[in-house]
Amino acid sequence: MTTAKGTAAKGAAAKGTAAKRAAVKGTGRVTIREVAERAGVSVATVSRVLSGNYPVPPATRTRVLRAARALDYVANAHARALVGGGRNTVAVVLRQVTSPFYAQVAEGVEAEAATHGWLCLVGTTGGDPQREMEFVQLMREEGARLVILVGGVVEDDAYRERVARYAEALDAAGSRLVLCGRPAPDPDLPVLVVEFDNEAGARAITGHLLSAGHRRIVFLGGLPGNTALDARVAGYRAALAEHGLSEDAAYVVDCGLGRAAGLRAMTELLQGRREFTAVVAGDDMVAAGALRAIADGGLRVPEDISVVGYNDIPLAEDFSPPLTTVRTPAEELGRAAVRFALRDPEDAAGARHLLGTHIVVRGSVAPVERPS
Amino acid sequence: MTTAKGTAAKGAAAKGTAAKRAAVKGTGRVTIREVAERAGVSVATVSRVLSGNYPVPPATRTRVLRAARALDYVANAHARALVGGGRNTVAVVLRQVTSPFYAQVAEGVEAEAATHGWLCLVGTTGGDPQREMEFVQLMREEGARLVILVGGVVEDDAYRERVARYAEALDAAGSRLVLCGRPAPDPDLPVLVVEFDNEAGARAITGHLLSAGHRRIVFLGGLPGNTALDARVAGYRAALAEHGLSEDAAYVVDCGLGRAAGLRAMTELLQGRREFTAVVAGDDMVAAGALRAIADGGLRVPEDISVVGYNDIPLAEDFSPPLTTVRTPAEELGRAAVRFALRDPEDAAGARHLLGTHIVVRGSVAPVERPS
DNA sequence: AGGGGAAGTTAAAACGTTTTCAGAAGGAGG
DNA sequence: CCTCCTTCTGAAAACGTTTTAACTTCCCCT
Repeated sequence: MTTAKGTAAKGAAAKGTAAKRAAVKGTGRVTIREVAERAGVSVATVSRVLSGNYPVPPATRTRVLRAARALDYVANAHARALVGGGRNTVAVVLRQVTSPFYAQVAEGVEAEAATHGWLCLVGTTGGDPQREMEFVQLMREEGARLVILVGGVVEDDAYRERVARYAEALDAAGSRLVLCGRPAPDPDLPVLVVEFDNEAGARAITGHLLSAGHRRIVFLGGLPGNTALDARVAGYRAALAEHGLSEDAAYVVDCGLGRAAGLRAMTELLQGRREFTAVVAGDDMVAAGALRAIADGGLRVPEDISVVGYNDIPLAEDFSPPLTTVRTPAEELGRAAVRFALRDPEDAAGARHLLGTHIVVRGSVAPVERPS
Repeated sequence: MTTAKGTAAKGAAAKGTAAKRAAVKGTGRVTIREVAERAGVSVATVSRVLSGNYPVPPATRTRVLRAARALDYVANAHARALVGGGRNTVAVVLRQVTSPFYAQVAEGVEAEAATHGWLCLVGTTGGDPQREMEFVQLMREEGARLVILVGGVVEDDAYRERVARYAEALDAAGSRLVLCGRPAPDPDLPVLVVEFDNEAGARAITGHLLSAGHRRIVFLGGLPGNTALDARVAGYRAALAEHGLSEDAAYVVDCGLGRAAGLRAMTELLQGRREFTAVVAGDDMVAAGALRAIADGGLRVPEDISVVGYNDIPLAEDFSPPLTTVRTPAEELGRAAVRFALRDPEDAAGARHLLGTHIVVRGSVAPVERPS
């Protein structure tokens, strides 16, 4: 790593920036007072012009605006929020921004918030409940009006208690809690749930395999206790049942999510004695791992094994072969979370919105010649 | 909410006002006043205990803490920031969070900020200068101490003027501007630049191809005016020159970045008459598009054409074949941006830090039997 | 000519903290 | 016993806005 100092040799590098700061005042920040003084009016008038929620005659108006422009006045958001009883802020809490799916949700939240002129704060937890709690606390101090918790989670007692505490605390402060893709521990809690219809999606994609003649289908990526995955597993089972398959036709590998998990689980599966012709992956990253394991095992997709994923991440069409998967419009999930929460403040207690998904057919599924 | 009567033996007058206020406007938010009242002390004492920057005897201390706990008191961040002259905040501005590379940078910034106890705000622009300006303005109002602009950009006059304005405005307010992966328009400006050594990285990966015997190498994904890409092109040319190739051995396709651009440009290239055995892609997404185009064209990688990428995005090892690329530790870039900016406040004007990169060899490069 | 609005403006009171300044209580030293 | 620290605590003054209530003008109407 090189540290290359700029051409400080030019001498007038600082260009009097520091001096200017010292000259104006101690802090260097222009306040509404100075604008008022320069415009020859009171601070109240300046405030009215700038906040724009009170009529001011054009003459004074332009005078104030000119002064503000000349001084490069910038309002202090904290002072504003203090007197205004808070500022319009929405906070999103994610496990990590680097996950393509979560990132899209965050982008949706941010975009929707922006259209309403709200500020959007993003926090990551890395899956650590401790950090989640700290961030929620921070958002309480910040006065966020909307806190959105994103992402599936194992629903244990600690989780239930935690979310109940958030919900009550935020509700008491007049804020709202939205759970995106995770369950409400108690239907009476003042939270809003927005999530995809995981069961329907999994049923549809499993049905797609069944229609192609597959009868021995493995679900790879179960995670007992995680409601999103549990719902997908339920959908998978439901599809099998619909096609008249018996209960023990279902085979669920609880390897959890992530590329590494999929790779490992698929490798083991290939070495085992269980026969199968198709795989439903818990999500696209699991599918990515599975594809690699299959290729490493010397088999071909879809000729030997068909594979489908879940979520349709941006690179799914670049997998080899391009992945047939379930498209979950993640950005729309984020937008919807904000929209629902803002639309109907009284909608809070126990409301639940399910968003639809659809199948994207690419090249990772082939028909079976002789259905067994 | 319960109003604790009689707990405060003294100061009946003060208690009356506070109680009245609490009773009148039951907004739901507990203030420091109510904590003071319940603990039987003044607000000053409560503040001292809670902010922790003044010694308070244990007895009073626990009494205050107990009261705060009992009322579930949460400090108002805005009031705090107002009197404290701002709050420790760092703002990151990205083109989009859904880009894996940018997302990693953001994660690095967030992580590093968190270790210092700073709040991290993320804004996206979608590449629109207008939105960039709006967000920077918002951060000025917010009083962010550190604004980090991330991502390559075409350096035109509008860009230069914009950044100069940001730099001066932020400097005047005592804040700092960091440019991550984009150039400083003027070495005298009070900005800090942190970026990867793109030229060295491109030189190294091109050298890797040259060592494998390739002599006809195309650079796919130039974007004239974008300093990051320009530097990579320069590195590519430098490597060719180092290996004794003439100037016109270089062939740069200025198709810009993104998977779609790579797909289109590569398709055209395959239909053209230019001969080549290897491709250096401007980044991994371009490489993804190129791989697809090559596969669609009925050719194989790396047997027929070798391909290398840039950035090593998480899914690069799942490309078909796994992509040989340049690893740019994006998260480290984000961390470094914060670290450098916080470490030495006087380091500002014109300082520039270059971060190193290294090659990751996978399966997309094969040796050439008969170097032409 | 005097009263009543309307229109335009301002002084001052919030908002919830931190911090300064000063007072009170309690010992120690003379 | 008085004085002088020390230690603890509280009243009040910031911080930079918005908003309320009041105060001018000025004009119109009777």
